[in-house]
Amino acid sequence: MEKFLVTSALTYANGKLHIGHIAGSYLNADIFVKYQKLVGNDVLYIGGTDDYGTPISLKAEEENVSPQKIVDKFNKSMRVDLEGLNIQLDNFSGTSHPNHIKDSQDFFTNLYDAGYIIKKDLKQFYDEKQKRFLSDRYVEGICPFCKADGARGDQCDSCGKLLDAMDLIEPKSKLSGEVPIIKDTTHWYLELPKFEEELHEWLDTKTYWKDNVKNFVLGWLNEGLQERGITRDLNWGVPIPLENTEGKVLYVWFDAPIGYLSSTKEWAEKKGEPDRWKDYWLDEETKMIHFLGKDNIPFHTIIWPAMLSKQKERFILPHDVPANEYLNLEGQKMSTSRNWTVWVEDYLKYFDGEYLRYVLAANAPETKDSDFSWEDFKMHINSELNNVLGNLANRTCVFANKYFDGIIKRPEEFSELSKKTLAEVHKLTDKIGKSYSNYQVRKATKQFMDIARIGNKYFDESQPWKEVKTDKNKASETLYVCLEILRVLSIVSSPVIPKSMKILHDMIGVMIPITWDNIAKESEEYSISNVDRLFRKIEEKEVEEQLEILKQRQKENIEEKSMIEHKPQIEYEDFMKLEIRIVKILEAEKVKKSNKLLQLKVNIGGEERSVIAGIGKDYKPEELIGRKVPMLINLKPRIVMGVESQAMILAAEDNGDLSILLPDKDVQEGSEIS
RNA sequence: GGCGGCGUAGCUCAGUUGGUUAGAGCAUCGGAAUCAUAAUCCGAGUGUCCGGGGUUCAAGUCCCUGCGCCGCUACCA
Repeated sequence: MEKFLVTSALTYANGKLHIGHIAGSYLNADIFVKYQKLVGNDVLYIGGTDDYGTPISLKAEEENVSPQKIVDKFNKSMRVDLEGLNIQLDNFSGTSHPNHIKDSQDFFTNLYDAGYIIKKDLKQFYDEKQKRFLSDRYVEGICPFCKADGARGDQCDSCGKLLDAMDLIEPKSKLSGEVPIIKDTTHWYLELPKFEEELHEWLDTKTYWKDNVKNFVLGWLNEGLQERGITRDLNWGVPIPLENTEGKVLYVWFDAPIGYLSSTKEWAEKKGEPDRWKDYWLDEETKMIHFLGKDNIPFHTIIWPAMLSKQKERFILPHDVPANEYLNLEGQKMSTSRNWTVWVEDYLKYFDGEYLRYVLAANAPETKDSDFSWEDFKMHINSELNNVLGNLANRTCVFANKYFDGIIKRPEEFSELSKKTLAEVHKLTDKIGKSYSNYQVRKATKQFMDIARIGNKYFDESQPWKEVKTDKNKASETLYVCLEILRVLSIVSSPVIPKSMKILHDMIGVMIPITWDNIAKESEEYSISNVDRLFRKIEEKEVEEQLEILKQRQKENIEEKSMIEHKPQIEYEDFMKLEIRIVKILEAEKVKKSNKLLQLKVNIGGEERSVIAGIGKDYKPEELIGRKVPMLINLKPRIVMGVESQAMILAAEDNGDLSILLPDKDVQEGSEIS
């Protein structure tokens, strides 16, 4: 018997679950777990929410509630959603649960004692109004080298020099606009470079990892690892277990994976066997498998193993990290901020969770990004689940009821066709098992559907509706074979569509329990009852309805966005300070080493200027030449990528797309805008 | 610009370590069948496998190069 510890990436507790989460790390894990349980292996499936960090703390402030309240709300909503999709974790915890703190602190302490964490004193800007330390990119000021305004704390855009935020002249906080004060602070860093060799050796043993994962990790390693800060000045997080470190917490990515361990411990405690977690985490026979999306790869393949390897207890290291790619929606990248996704909660108001399981399994982003569309959803449900699988079950059962009172016994002998058909089916079941254990959900789904296709073909070729009139035994044999196929299907498909396959199993009245080994055990008798359709069809108007909902949400989003935070009112004199004139674009070419910047030469009524414009994604140089556009021309010149820009083009932004403004009539270059 | 990925039938995609006439599902067309959820089964296809070059007895697959698209990153309106 094999032993598995399976995890789905902890989900950040500042929102609800959407189909991206499901396709990325929950469904594939759940299918794997259900398969392993069928086989009879020892599997523990662990997950939860990632509860700490700035975004949650900010959200809590906005809503004027405690961060814990936010976290609890989303944790609960996720549990409900997971249940609706029949995704069954053995424990779904959250990193704000009490025992997580101790575990995380122990990790820190052990790494600290072993000499892998160093302390660095540094000076950092502090925004007194926001009561927050400002990371470098949240400070701007005047560049100490080129004296340009608007330099960020980490780098000056004008001269391109890397800066120390402390050298900025007239620094300002980007959060409040106030002048920040300088405060001493201390942070702790994980010395990843010390792990490079070990990690390399360890990764060399992972020959069986997916290519996309391995490439990603090797890319990281080859570039050389950097020390990484693992602490923050924040009050919502795991406090650092050192003296006099009030206000310092662990950075979320450090404590998040430890959530797998603390969640396991919580599971053991709930079971009343508090030491059971050791059976998994400390037994090197356990295969720990992390299901996650590709953005999470480095943490689980580099930092997490590094952390695990230096603990007092001899923890197992990840055995495999089958990362999925991304799921797009209707051809566009999913985005929660743009509300371009399907929330599980919403989905469940309209459709059965089984359908989503099936469609996402058939179309899982295993090797590359894949696309979810409602039209495709309908196709998979109607022409596969209904027409192929559902109809096979229905035609078989209805026929058996009609002519045999629902009782079909195993025949003494089988025809050549029957033998061949059953053999073919069993050959496929082996392949399906392989697919499941290799996390190839997509393939497995296709393969079990092929079994149903074999069934339909066999039914047609045997023509039991004719046999029943000439040779009733023959017809009974045909039905028996079809029922065998259905029984096999009810097992091999159950990791993907567990609920329907349980119904099918009950419907054909088999006494043999559902286990993978029992696939080979032919039933002596079938006794059919409660025949009902397994799946319903999706109508075109339902597709349209869903598309309409998406469109509607987009619209709301745009409206929401148009609730712009207005800038303070200004005087007419303020406006008069701006010199905006129509200029004619004489030349345009791409700026080297940039794919977004264009260098323009423009004519302002006789005078020529050179301008850098960041519109290269939306406009080709040639289509700009000759155009007359408005530009702000008394803006202080700036050097961008080594070229001086002596004016600024005016463009409207719509969701990242830029549109330059054009005068309604042809006007003389140099005309002033007022 | 740097790193990574992708480009196969009308659509969505499979194509294992290079090895016969390049596949599946959907859609389309023709036929069979009538047990069944207008479901099923059989048949017909169509492809410069993005272009160009190279390695090889043999390239969709490996190498170089060009084009196009996507992601991260930098530059930013």
